[in-house]
Amino acid sequence: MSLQDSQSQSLQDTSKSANCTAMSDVLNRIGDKWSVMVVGILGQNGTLRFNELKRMINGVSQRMLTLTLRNLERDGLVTRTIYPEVPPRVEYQLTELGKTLQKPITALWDWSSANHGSIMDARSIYDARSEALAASEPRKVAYVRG
Amino acid sequence: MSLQDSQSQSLQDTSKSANCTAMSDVLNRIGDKWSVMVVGILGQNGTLRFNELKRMINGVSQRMLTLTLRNLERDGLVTRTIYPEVPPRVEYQLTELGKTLQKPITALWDWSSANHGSIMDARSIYDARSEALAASEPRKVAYVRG
DNA sequence: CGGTATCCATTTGGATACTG
DNA sequence: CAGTATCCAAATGGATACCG
Repeated sequence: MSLQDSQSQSLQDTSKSANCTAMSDVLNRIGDKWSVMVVGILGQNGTLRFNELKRMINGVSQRMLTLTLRNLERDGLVTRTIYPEVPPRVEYQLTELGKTLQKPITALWDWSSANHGSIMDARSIYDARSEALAASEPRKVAYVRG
Repeated sequence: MSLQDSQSQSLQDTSKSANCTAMSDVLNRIGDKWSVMVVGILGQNGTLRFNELKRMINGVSQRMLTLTLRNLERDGLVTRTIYPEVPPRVEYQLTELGKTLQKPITALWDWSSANHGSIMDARSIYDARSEALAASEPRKVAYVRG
């Protein structure tokens, strides 16, 4: 145990699958981009209505936002409060559990914006190299075939 | 700018979509569970061969591990080293960029294992409540219809 | 406003078989 | 060992229409 004091406790013995299972399970829910977006934005803004969220999350469809919010609510990460008014008003905010997710999500978010450029660059280099290889391939194939 | 000193720089003005795009783009790649697994496990173990990774990542198929590793390599997060031996040996490790991802990934991993139980509990409660509502629904429907 | 319901195209990913 | 290739079922998710 002392060996891992500075390491992630949960990253030990991943082969035992117990932690991998927990991680899988959690990632299946909160690992998709819409969930990350919702938690990130709710964490930043406190309380938001459905259409406010929709406007702030670039490209999300009504269907996906609804599904995402239901799942987050089911997992105890978000509260949904309905105000019986006309027109209806529904407000969403992070639960206490949801707020604890804010920190790791924000870390990931910051990493993303900080390293997006590096990733795009790496992709360009990789793709250029792949194309160069593909361009040299036909000759070999032609030789083999003909 | 001074208002957000202690906040996530990237979480501002999400409605401008620029950061949302970066986040989306990064999450589409590194946000799936296999990528998180690979980065987490490679970060913990340093260097691993293909089948070592496969054994440590519970439930991954050969196909998915291959695809995941190719994408991580393309994004500059993982290096792939081929040793021209028989039988072939291929070793994977994190790049410097990949190592910077380790920290946020580990944070998420730790959060997952720490809160998996709470999430499962929340789901049980939510589902029980949903079933109760579903059970009371038929009467209303019957009344409306008949 | 804040959904639900339905349809349908695309994507995802497991299983299986084959290869250098 | 470390893949690649193919097939196919299931999940994902957008578009659209309708509802309280």
